Amino acid sequence: MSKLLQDAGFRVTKPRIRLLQALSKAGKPLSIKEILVKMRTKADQVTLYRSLDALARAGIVDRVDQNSGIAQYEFAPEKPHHHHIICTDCGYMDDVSCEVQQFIQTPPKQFSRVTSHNFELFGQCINCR
Amino acid sequence: MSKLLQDAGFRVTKPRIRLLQALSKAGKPLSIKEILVKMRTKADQVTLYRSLDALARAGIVDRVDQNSGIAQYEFAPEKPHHHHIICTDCGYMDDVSCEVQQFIQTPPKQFSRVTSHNFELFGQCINCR
DNA sequence: GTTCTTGCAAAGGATTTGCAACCCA
DNA sequence: TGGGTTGCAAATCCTTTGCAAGAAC
Repeated sequence: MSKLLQDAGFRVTKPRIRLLQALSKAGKPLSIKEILVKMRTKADQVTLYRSLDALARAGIVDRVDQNSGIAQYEFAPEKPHHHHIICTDCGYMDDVSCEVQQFIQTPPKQFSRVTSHNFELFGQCINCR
Repeated sequence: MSKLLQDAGFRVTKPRIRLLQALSKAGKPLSIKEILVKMRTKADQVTLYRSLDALARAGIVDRVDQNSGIAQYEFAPEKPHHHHIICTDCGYMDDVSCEVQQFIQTPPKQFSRVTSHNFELFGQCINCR
């Protein structure tokens, strides 16, 4: 974790180490509230917001938005780019590979390039059907 | 507009008529604030929130979320299901056909069915490059 | 010693809830 | 008339900003 921060030009601080550890251990996207709970030591929410914002810019965490109005963050280094499918009943979440590139060979007219994308699936898991 | 509301079991009220007219005329997703401006008569924001929620459930409007923390709504009846590409510089928006179904032949393991999805592209339009 | 970070307080902005008045069917 | 709707006020929730104290390098 320290090297990750140093290489990105960040200072190595306890809140950030614990933040990354919590995210890494979770292995799935977490909200700020969830991260706070998972971090052993209490940290200020504001610090989390600022750290996550910086880490997201640096590509160390991925920001995931599930149209819930609550941002979630996922530890990026351990997994290749991917998306998620979420059970609308129980919230169970699975990873889904990204096949978006396959059908965006050329940018839509009026656009010179596609820089990023959202893609999330929603459904019912086998336990909730 | 009236028939649309009636068929869905809603009462025909002025705020809802104006809301739908504004959305229809716009032809693209609008935020609550934008809708308020486009409606001739001033309406209460709360009424909009409630109406849009009901209309979205009924499928008369589509809710679009662009990870901005601000919900947008689009008049559904005039366009088939589609997605959007948004210029990250100027906000210009284009429609994109939905080809998601093509690569979700079978639901991911652990899931019995896929009920909905998000898909938004971000990029740079030809005027902003 | 600088400069980046943190934490606390407070502000900001979107959305929701409560409730009485209103009006469509 | 009765129940869905509206509008106003206030509350809630997530996120951002300001600023002084604290900690890395």
